[in-house]
Amino acid sequence: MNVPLGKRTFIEEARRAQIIECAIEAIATLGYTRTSLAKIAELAELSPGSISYHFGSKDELIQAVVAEVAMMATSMMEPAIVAQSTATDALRVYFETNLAFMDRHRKPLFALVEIVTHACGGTETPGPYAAQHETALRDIEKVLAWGRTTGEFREFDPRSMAIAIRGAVDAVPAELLRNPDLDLELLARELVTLFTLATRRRP
Amino acid sequence: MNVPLGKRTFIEEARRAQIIECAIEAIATLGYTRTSLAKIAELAELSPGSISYHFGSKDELIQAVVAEVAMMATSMMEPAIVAQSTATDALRVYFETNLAFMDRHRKPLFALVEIVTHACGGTETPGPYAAQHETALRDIEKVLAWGRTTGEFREFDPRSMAIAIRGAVDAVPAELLRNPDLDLELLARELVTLFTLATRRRP
Amino acid sequence: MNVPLGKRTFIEEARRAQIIECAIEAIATLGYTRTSLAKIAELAELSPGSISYHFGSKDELIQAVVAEVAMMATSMMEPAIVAQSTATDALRVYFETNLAFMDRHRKPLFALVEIVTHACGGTETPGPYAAQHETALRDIEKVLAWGRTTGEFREFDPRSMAIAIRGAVDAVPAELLRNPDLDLELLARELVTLFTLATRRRP
Amino acid sequence: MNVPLGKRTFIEEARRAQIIECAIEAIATLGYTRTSLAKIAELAELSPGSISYHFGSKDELIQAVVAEVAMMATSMMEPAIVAQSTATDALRVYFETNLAFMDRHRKPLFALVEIVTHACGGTETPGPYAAQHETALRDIEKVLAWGRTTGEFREFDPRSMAIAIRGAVDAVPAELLRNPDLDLELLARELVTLFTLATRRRP
DNA sequence: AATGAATGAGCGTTCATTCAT
DNA sequence: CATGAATGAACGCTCATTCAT
Repeated sequence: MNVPLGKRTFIEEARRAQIIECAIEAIATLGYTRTSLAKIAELAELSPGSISYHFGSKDELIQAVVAEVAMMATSMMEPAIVAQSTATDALRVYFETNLAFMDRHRKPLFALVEIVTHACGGTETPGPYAAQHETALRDIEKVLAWGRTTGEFREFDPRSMAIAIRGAVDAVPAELLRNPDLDLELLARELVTLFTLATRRRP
Repeated sequence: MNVPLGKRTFIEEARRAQIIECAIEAIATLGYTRTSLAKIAELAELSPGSISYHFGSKDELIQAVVAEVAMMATSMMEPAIVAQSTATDALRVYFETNLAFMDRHRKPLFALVEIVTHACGGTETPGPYAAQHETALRDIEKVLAWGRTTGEFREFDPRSMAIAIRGAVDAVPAELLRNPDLDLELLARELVTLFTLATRRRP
Repeated sequence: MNVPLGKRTFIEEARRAQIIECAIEAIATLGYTRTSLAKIAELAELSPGSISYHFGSKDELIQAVVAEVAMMATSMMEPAIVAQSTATDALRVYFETNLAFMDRHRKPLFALVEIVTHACGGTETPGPYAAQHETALRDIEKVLAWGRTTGEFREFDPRSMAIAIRGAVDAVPAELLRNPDLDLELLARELVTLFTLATRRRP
Repeated sequence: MNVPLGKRTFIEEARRAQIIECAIEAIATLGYTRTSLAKIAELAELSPGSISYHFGSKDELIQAVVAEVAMMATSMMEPAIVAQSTATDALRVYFETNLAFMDRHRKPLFALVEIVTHACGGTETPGPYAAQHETALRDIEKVLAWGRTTGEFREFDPRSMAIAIRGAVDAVPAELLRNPDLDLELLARELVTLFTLATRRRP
């Protein structure tokens, strides 16, 4: 229905980027529920119809926001993680880059959290972000498997450990929302110590 | 007139309980956003106005659902936790009872998660459950402090550890939703081991 | 549909009176719009169904309230007015008794005003109290006609004078509502003087 | 883009004017209580949501109706009244212009009366138009005070006289509703005579 | 490329009324 | 006599979406 990806003009891309930015601002500030397309349009000094014009539907806009934030996060984290030479270091950098991203991009973070918690719904519908979460767990499991093969890590159920790791990271935004002065560097150090002790081969 | 007052109250309470049950069913199945009073009424084979009759407002119904589920959880978990004689055991039982509750009461669990994540909104408004979450963290911190005084636990930042513990527990419902066959007993054992290693005084 | 007038039991009458009293209280305090049968029932410590049982419909209850207040007013005013021997005195006593009633029975007064202004509606439906108002005007016109025949009064259009007289009286409740400390005795004296000067044969 | 901004505003203003007109029609015909946004929309051959689109809320629409009618009335009455050189003339023109307005703009008049009587409620809440009514009384009192200083008027309580004058004017719409053929020119002349006699210094 | 007026389904809520008990 | 649970229609309002311009 929309202009195909390859044929977007420069101005078209600029508009999309602007709308996405305003959507992030609105969702992070007002919360997902109180954010309507009209409010985003108002923030972008655009008409409500323009949003539909550029994104076809609300769902597409939300998806674009998620993609944008995910790309921001990935580009900031992935290179640093894969550059590590031990699984222990990779795990350490995983926490460090995750929390560093959260510290530096709070609004995109809050917007993403709002979207992920609200766009999913109920038992019957898996939600569009179940797959993404599964991917995140698998990425962690890869690092854990690596640590097992190198002998850095003790024996444990990788899925359980991955859940705990991802859970710790996912718990941060909510805590950050309640306490904006949270010391994320301290928290990162503590989480690194915690999971290093939890994963390392018994001494 | 001879009918005792409690009998009428019983009928009223039964209806309330039925509506709460249907609300849990609806929210767990459809998600918070897609659950309207009309849908709950339909599920309960009642008219839409009846919900308002029994609960006054949607907020009151939601609050009643939360209270119901919270009571179920508390009554199942608290006695077992406080019965422990060491902090390490208390922490262990914390994980065991939490995950046991999740295993046995999945729909109430999903409903509660849906409500808690949706009733809060945005950066500027704290949401009604921020305080509850803070309480949960403080409860964990109490156990951690106890373990410190007894010398069971190593030195660590209690808030960071509490965030990780709570994060691990909070990660379970989402994982359970994606994978209903998740082995919660295994997960509980692994989390106990994980956090025992992470908290214990270095050997 | 209801029990015929003649066959009301004592208890039935007592209940009706109690409900009417509570309806007056509710309407005078909350205003017509905010008064529901449920609120009246609550005030009367009765169930909402009982109101319908005793009055058949809301309209009937309202009608009963109007009848009650009208009877209170009439019984207080009419004897004094008809006892006068000159039209000028009758007009004087008309003002005096009207305002005295308003002073002593403020809640019934406010309730009546609320009902009359709200139960009537629009151009197409004459409203149930148009006839009553017409009767009130005719009663005033009778006094005016009497004053003309006795030569007390100058020539004027009786309907216009009646409208002004009734208008002055009807303006009092609204003013009383805005200013509860209004000196109604002063007002009565001033209105008597005003309309005595306005009606008397030129000197 | 060449189209001047005023043109769009013109369309918008035209719709607002049309909706206001239909609201007046509906309220005057059906009465305030029986007039819903849906009925107004139906009259304007619009969807129910459009009213909210143009006016945000019912209250705003009602306020716009009041402002519209008040402006019609003020523009018709005020210039003529302030142009008079004696208080007696000002009082005369006050009646004449008021009743002339009522004669020529009956539906707006009825609508305004409906709104003013229904937007207020009960003993405890003053209602948004209590202040307007007080202003109206004060305006009359100014004219009365003027007549006192010039020696045109006798001694009287200005508030009482103002209540009677305003009461006479306010009584007209109700009478007009019951009797559409009422001769308002005659009524105006009679009221002028009446209050001239009632206010003038004793001869 | 953009507008913004218009839509219409759905929301939570109120309330006079009914009726089995 | 009285209850109070239940109803269902109507209310004001929100909002993603459409479309003529």
